Amino acid sequence: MARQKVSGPTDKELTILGILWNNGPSTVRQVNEEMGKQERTGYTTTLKLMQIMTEKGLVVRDDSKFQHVYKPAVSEENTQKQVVGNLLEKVFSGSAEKLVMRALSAKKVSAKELAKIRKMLDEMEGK
Amino acid sequence: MARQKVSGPTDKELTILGILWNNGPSTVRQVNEEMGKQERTGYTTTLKLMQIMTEKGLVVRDDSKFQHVYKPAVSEENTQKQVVGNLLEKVFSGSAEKLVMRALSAKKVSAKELAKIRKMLDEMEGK
DNA sequence: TTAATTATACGAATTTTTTCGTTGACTATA
DNA sequence: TATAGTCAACGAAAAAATTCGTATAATTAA
Repeated sequence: MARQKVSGPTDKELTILGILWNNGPSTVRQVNEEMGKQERTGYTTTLKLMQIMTEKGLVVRDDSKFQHVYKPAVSEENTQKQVVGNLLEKVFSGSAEKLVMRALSAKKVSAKELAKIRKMLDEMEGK
Repeated sequence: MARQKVSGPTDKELTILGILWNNGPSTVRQVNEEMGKQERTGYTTTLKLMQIMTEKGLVVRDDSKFQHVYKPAVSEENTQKQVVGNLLEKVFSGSAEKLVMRALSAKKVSAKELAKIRKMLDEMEGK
């Protein structure tokens, strides 16, 4: 017995989606190499993962050619929003402020980026 | 065969840690009830989860009384930073700006909170 | 004190996630 | 065309995450 239903992509699946969003449509090999930069993974492992993601409808596959090409089937925006939303409720008791604080402390952010964020805040308050 | 090593708390574990950070030291029942607000879970399931977390050192248990009381053994700050850091790299290709954007769009944020965030930005920029 | 209630301990079953080996098809090239 | 290299399909499995049933101990109520 285990989980019952919902919940989005798994950890690895999210990693793969991230790569596809970033690099555009890719073959298994390309994705596998990108993954390898963090933590080596066998080719067939990545392949299987992507086949399962296809079944789940997380990605779509163009198999008209010898080398199948995969691309995301879920939007970057919605998926990210969903993942962040979950984290927000689960770990930050709904406080976006706290989450933002951690995000900014988890990584050095350039002044340019800070400026963009500030502009975003302005727009939000812009009513 | 499966995962090889690292990675922090699992999803459910994170949920439990979140509850403990928020509500302070709690019994299994208290945690279980809190969890139930989202998705019903059997008492023994929650118990088992917390026992495992004790083994992993994620929480510590005071079993001097009949009702064992659990409290977090990992800091809220470090854990949150780690989780957010992971997400940042994996899903947002390291862009804190993007993550912040999603966080703000995932949830309505009060003007007061926005102000706090802005203040935080000011401090980050130094001066 | 006995019965009912509440808790924890254990063990095990289930699901899900992750990981690969093997096989056979396809491709480019010597 | 023979050969080596690349790739996807499959099936199996190990590992990890979840979920509970059952047994037993402690506590409380009658």
